[in-house]
This record gives sequence, structure tokens and C-alpha cells, in this order.
Amino acid sequence: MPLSPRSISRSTIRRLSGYLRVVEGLERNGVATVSSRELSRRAGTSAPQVRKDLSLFGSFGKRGLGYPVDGLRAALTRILGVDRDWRVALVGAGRIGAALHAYPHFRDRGFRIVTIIDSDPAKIGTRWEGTEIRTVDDLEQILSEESIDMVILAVPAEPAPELARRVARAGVGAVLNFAPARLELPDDVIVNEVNLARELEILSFSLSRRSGDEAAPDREWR
Amino acid sequence: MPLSPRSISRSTIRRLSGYLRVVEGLERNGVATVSSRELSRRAGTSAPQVRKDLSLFGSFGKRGLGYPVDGLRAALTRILGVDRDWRVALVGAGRIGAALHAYPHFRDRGFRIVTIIDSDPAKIGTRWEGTEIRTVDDLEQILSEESIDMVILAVPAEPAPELARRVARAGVGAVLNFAPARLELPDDVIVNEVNLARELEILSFSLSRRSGDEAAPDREWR
DNA sequence: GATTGTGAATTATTTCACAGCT
DNA sequence: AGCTGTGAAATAATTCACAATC
Repeated sequence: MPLSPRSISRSTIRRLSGYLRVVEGLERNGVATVSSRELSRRAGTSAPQVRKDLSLFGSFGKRGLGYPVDGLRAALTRILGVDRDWRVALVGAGRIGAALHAYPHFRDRGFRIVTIIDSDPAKIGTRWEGTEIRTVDDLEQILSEESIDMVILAVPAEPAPELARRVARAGVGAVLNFAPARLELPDDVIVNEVNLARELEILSFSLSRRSGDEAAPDREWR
Repeated sequence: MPLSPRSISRSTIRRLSGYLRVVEGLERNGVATVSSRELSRRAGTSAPQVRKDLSLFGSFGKRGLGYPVDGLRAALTRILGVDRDWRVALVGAGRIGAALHAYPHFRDRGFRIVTIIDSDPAKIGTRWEGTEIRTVDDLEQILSEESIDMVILAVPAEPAPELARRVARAGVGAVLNFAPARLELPDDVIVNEVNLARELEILSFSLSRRSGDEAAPDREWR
């Protein structure tokens, strides 16, 4: 029963998030307990994997019975740090920014977009659902004054690395980057990347080797 | 020099996509060759990793010199299957759908959104940049008539699993799922999930264990 | 009888280190 | 001398299997 396991892999965190989603669904349906087998089925992994993942953080189940749904939901919420609200700044008020700003599941999870920042003079001063769009010129000041915990960076690739550096310098500890550019930030800033084109490339890769590629000579690639 | 390596991990594919992005940038800057060291630095991985990843598909470099940028770009484009156009259907014309439809990097990569499908009667018949929004009632017929290769599923969680089944039944081989729901599809359909809330949860998890958690007793989670 | 929690075994992935070209 | 390509070694992740518990 490790209190703070030394290091948790990103895959494990992803799965924990999946378990939380499943367990919330079960709770809404009034299910009282769930076995690792059932949970794994619904989360798309294996039962031993579920038990191993959870055991990294404590002992939440009862042998012979399974896991209490409410207790597990509470534990996962706490482990993932979503038992509190987080102050989020949206940097970039383009189309992706707009979609993210309106995304209901962020709010449901306690991710509160409390400020929006953009560089387009036509947008500065306008409001999205009551939240004013402010100028990127004041980036550092806004992030610091608003006690921002995380930044969602939804800007084009070109300005992204420099903006990310400014965000980091303002003391923000975590960045979710939607720009197709690699951010080089100090180790104490957590960066998570979402590259939308890459997700389609994975499909394209897999589809490509489906049919007729068995005999492709590698000479073709010089 | 394996022609069609048996199985390639998802991590490897992700990295290949990263190498392609880097190499395209180098090419635009007129760089002729790149070493595994330089490439790894720019892609955020290690030099042996780059060499291992590439060697899974062939031998693209020259000892003593490095990799020719143009040849490597061509090879990666081919490996990832983005040396051709793909016919993509967007299912779900909400805000996320709108952002994805306008996303320039999809088109740049040959992912052509040739049809848009929604369930909202108010949207059916209207057009986005010339592409008509069609009714989900005709989903199967549209996907088949339009020879759709991939579907981007940008709908709420509730209808997602059933819609995905219909997409699969229509013979589409790949789905990029933005709905926070797990899709259960036959093994011959490739599914890739993007869960936006999860990406913030990863940040939240990491931020949470930054400070003051060393002594948290696990009793608190019962 | 069912199911967890967990060390041990297995499998997968990454890194090392060096022979072989340029 | 510099750098790739790759088997071998090391590390990480997953699965197994079973004692402990309900």
C-alpha cells in the first residue's frame, strides 16, 4: 500500500481516467460494487491490469466482493486531482479554442476556464459566455494575477514555442498544447500534447498496411 | 531490412509522425541531411530510438553522413500512408466538428473531409465551406456511396457507441473518436480515441502530486 | 465460491555498444 | 572520424498465478 509511488507511467494515468469514467457511469446506474473483471471489460483493459493500477495507490476493494463503486469513484477523483477546481487559461481564441471553451466535460471535471487570451485586436474586449478575451500583450500579468494553474494552448504552430516559454516564465505549472509544435520547457512544467493530425496519421498508417502491402519491396524507399 | 514488420507499437507510429513533422521543417529550411542525434533532439526522443524506429521499415541513412532529408520525408510519408488522399466523413457538426472541419493540417496531410453528417434538422441541408450537411438517417448509404475511408466521430457520448456500430457496419475501416465513450467494434475496424478531458486530467494528476502529498495517508481513501 | 492484492514470470520497449559503411 | 544499423543488455509494462480475505 504505497503512499506516493515513486513514478507512475503515463499509460497508467490514462487508464485511471478511464476507470473513473466507467465508475461514474456505474454510480449513475445505481451499481454498488464492481469487480476488476467487469471494470476492465468496460474500460477496455484486463482485470489484472485494473488491480495492479489501483494497487499502486492503495487497497480499495474487498476480496470476494469487488470494489465499492462510490468509494472507488472518490478514490480515483482524489488520485487524479479532480476533487478540486483548477483555474485554466485558454490561450488562443480560434476555432479550436472556441470548441474547447464550450466543451461541457471540462467544467464537469472542475477545469474552469477563467480567462481567455488572444492576439487578434478584433477579438480583444469581446466576450465568450461572459468571459472577456484579453490581449496576449498582458499574458504574464494575467496568468499571475488570475492564479492560473494550467494553460490550454490553442494557437498556430509558429507562435506556440515562444508563447509556451512566456507561460512557463509566468509560473504556470502545466500546459496542454494543441499546436503542432514541440515545446521546450523546463522540467518543472508539465506538458501534454494533443496533435490532431497525428491521430489521423495513426489511422492512415494502420489502414495502409491492411491490404496489398505484404510484398512491397523496401527498395522503393531508396 | 524487414519489408512488413509483424507488429509496430502505437508509440512507434506516434514517433514516426513526429519525425515526419521535423523532417518537413528541415526540408523547408533547405537542410539536406540530418543525423539521428539531431532528429531525436528536435522530435523529443533519443538517437538510438530514432535509428531503431526507422530501421523497422528499412535503411534510409548513410553511415557517416546521416539521413537525406528529402528521402526520409518521402519514406515517412509512405510509411504513414499520407502519400495519398483519404476520404473522411465528419459525423457530428457541433463545435468540435466545426473546429476539426476548419483545421488546416488535415487538408495539408491529405485528409479530405468530403461529407458532413449530423442529426440536427436545423443543420441538415446547410453548408460548411461548400460541403452540405446531410442527415444521419442516411449514414450507411452516404458512407458507402462516398467511399469513405475514415470517420471522425465528433458527437456526444450517448449516441457514440451506436453510431460507431453503424459506421462499422457500413464498411468503414477506421474511426477517430472524440466522444468520451468507449466504442466496441470488430477487430477489423481501427479505432483511435481522443479524450479531451482526459488530457487535462493527466495535468491535474501530475500537478496534484507536486507539492505536499508526500505524507498523505492512504487511509483517507478508506 | 468469489475476488482482491501482489510477488514472480513474461512480454514489450528502450537503451547500449559496436561492427560496418561512407 | 562520423554516423548508421542492429544484435545484446537493460529496463519497463503487462500478465500470471495464487495466498489472503470476504
